[in-house]
Amino acid sequence: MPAPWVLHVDLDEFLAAVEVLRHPELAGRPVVVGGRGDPTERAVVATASYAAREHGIRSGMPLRTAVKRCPDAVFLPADNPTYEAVSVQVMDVLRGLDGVVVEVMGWDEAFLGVETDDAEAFARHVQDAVRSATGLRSTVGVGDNLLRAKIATGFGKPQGVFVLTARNWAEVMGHRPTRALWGIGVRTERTLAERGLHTVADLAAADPAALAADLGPAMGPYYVQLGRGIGRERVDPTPWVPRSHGRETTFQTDLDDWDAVRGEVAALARRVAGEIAAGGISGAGRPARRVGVTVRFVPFTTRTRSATLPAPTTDPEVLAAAALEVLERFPTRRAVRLLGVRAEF
DNA sequence: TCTGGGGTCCTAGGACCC
DNA sequence: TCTGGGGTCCTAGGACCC
Repeated sequence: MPAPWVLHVDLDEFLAAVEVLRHPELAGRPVVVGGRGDPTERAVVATASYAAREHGIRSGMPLRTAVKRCPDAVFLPADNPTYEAVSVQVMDVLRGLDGVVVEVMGWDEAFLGVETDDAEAFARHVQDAVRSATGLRSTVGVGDNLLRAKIATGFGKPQGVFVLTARNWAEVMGHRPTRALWGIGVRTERTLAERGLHTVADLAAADPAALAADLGPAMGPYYVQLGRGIGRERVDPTPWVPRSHGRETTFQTDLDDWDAVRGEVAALARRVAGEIAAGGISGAGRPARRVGVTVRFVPFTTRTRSATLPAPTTDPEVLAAAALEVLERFPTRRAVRLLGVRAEF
């Protein structure tokens, strides 16, 4: 009987690869996608091509830093509608594979559930199918659950296949820092280190009850499970139901006029209302039950306020008025670099 | 390195109710 | 009356991920 496997398919340098597909002359060059493609603006790198990464350019890095590291790089604006369309194509290819269940994780990645006698061969088959249909290269992580498949992908980059299961978990992961786990970031790595837990093996051997007391009733025991490589085994193809939808803007120059701040918040709220009313990709036509406002003050302090609406709504004027009321609850009127409005369903 | 934009989930304290 | 215990909602913030 064929065994159940989880595959994690991750497109290599996705945004940069899409740009190279339509600008073939850029192949092999340092390509940086992000913001409006102007490296003098306040914006960050969304994706850097592998050639750009050789210059030390990384996702999340300010474009201004990236251009210093590689002045010859090609800077392109993020064209989200195009990436979204290509992503849909890729996911359709995956769903068209025989006998697979697909759980989409983002534009450029998905989990596949499949029963097969040869998971590595199947992974190669997936890569070939995506490549021939779209021209995009991918890496596939193979595991006995979603966590291990996801982490395996990192070892297969680029264009490779890597298998991570209960069999080789301790050998591959045990000596690595806890940060190597999917779900542990810099902060949690530090918190765990303060308790003497430095490696994945340390975490695997920790007492879940002790961590629950320190890190919370859900998160503490969950981290121990992460250390042991234990996670969900069933790929769930149920379409995602969004919990919230919002928009935020960083201003190229700080906003110190609070009449202008109010105007921007109202405009963001009307935009969000329009998007959730239209349904489409993110809002599904459901009314907002809560509204949240984010203010990033100069230099970078970020605060949020939110309120439950008297009644759920998609009305732009109602949402704008509610967002403005929330805005009034911020205690200071200092200069602002970012504003955001989010609707919760 | 002067730090985007779109999200999700967890936690903790207080309010409020029975 | 000096003081319980559970349940749920609201809210702000933290952490993480793509």
